[in-house]
Amino acid sequence: MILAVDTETTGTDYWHGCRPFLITMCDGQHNYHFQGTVDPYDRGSITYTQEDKKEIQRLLDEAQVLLFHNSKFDLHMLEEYGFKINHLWPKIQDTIIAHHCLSSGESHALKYLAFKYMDYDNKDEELLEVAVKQARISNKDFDIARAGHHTFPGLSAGERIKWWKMDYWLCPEECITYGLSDVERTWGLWSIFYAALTDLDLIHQYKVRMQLVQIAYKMEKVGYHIYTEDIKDEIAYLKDLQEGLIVQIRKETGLVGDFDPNKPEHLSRFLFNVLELTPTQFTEARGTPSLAKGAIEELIRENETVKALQLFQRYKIAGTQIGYLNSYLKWTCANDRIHSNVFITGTRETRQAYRDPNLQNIDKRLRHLFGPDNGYVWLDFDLVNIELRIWVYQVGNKELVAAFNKGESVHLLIAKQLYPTEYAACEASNTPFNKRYKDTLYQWVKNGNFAIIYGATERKADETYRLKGAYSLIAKRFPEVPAYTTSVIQEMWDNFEEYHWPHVTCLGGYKLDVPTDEPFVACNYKIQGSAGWIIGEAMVNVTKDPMYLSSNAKLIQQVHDSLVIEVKEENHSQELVDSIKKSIEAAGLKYIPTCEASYEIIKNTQVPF
DNA sequence: TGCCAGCGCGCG
DNA sequence: AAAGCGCGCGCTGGCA
Repeated sequence: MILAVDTETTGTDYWHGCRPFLITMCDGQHNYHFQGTVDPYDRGSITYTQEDKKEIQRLLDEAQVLLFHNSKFDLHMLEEYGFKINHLWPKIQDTIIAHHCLSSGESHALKYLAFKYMDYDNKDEELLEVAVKQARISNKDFDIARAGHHTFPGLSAGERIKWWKMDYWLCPEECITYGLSDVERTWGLWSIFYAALTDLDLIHQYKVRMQLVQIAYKMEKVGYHIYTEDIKDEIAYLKDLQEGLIVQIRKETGLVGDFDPNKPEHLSRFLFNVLELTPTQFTEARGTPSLAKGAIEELIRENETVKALQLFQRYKIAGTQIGYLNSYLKWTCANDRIHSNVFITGTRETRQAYRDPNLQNIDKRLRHLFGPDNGYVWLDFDLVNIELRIWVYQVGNKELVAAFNKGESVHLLIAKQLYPTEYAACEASNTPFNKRYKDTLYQWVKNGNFAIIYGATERKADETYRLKGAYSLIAKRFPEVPAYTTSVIQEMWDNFEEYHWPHVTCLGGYKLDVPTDEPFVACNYKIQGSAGWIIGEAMVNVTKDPMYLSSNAKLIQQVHDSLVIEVKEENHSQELVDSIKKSIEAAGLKYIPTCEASYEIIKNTQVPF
């Protein structure tokens, strides 16, 4: 029996007390629903009858296939409520994961898909929306969803939140229709998607991605440890710094009156009236001095000696950092851990995304505020040059391939081509080019190389290399480079013609949609998608690694080309590190001739109490 | 006040 | 004919 399951909940943050108040199921013949009673004055408190609880667990246990649309979410909800879910993993299927395999570039929203593939209308959702919005108005004394509520502390007023969606519980009757419709949708879509996956020979790719769901589930559960007190100190420090900077700016410039550098009018007055800078760029619409990023950068560049501008820049950086840190604090649980959502289908390729909060974009200057808890060590592995490496082997130029095979730098090889004179001078004086020109020529070469991988053609590549004619030099010396870009775009068009599906196939066999109106992205999708696939397989390998298992190590973070693993101090050994390193590299070696993982050991920097 | 779009910025 | 990719999130300002 294939049983589709869905939960309706009092919010999305199960780590802070949001809970399921309605569980619906559909086995293709019958629908089931189990309604909990929400305490209207304490939305986190929900009770089901003993019989219902038993029946829910029985149905979960006895189904042959358990089907979800976004299984990770519902399973967390069920588990946090008290149901046993650990033994269910082998029979779990997920229509979101399936649909991403089939249609990576499209929306995976349940209603959208059900309408598209089954003509299933959205009346249930429309009715529920009206009812809930009405109920929120007429039940103001209830514990309705609002910014700052303790069951979703991370969601704040300014964000793009539809609060009414958290209050479905106000309309239990409409919810039953809605919840049952969702499991019918899910059940129906699965038979369509499963057939398509089989037809297209994508079952293997789907299964690997399903393994990632379980891995991500565990990662989310362990969480990412932060040093809460340090974060608070840092916020206080940055706020002081900002205040001091404003005082300095006032002293420096004689500025009086309101000054909020975040407000365009204030900023404009500051730059062009107080500092009396000469505007270099103007807005198209009104012809006023431009405050765009580029324009401000130009002003700062052209007025190096204006101290107030430097102070202003520092103020802006501090402001961004305060925003990040405040958000981390809001999401932090009592154990000083953040349980972000690892979003497997969060990108148009095979990468993963993080939400609530995003832990893939932590400011490097703030990294020290995260680290292992007392008694733990973090092992931070990095797949060295993974995208460049994949690209080089795909391009297949002999020299470039040889560079990687010998462990030499491809960036330097290209630098030598673009700057022969400077390169020769470096060699003559025994100064490495990448040291001598670390922040200039070498950095620009690296930037340009990545631009090409990302699909840049002549104009943009030259601009990024900061060298006119760079692209044509490279094309001449490495003719396989432009040929590769062309061939990947051609692959997309060929697939469009043959299968009416414009896509490229990555290493690992995963197929990625390429929008026909942006064919130039094909190359990047293929490279990034292949790298994403490899890191995914690395995660699978690591979590099956015998040393990883026997050391009770835990994968806790993935940032595209890096994996962080947490292990108890007493279980940390060189043998463990070597074994994991090998497991990670094996994922790459399955598809390309070389693969290297580097690592760093991160210890607890906190002074023990 | 809520909603939306645009922009900027952090990471890879 | 021309085209540098992928994310999440906070802030601002316009609009109802």
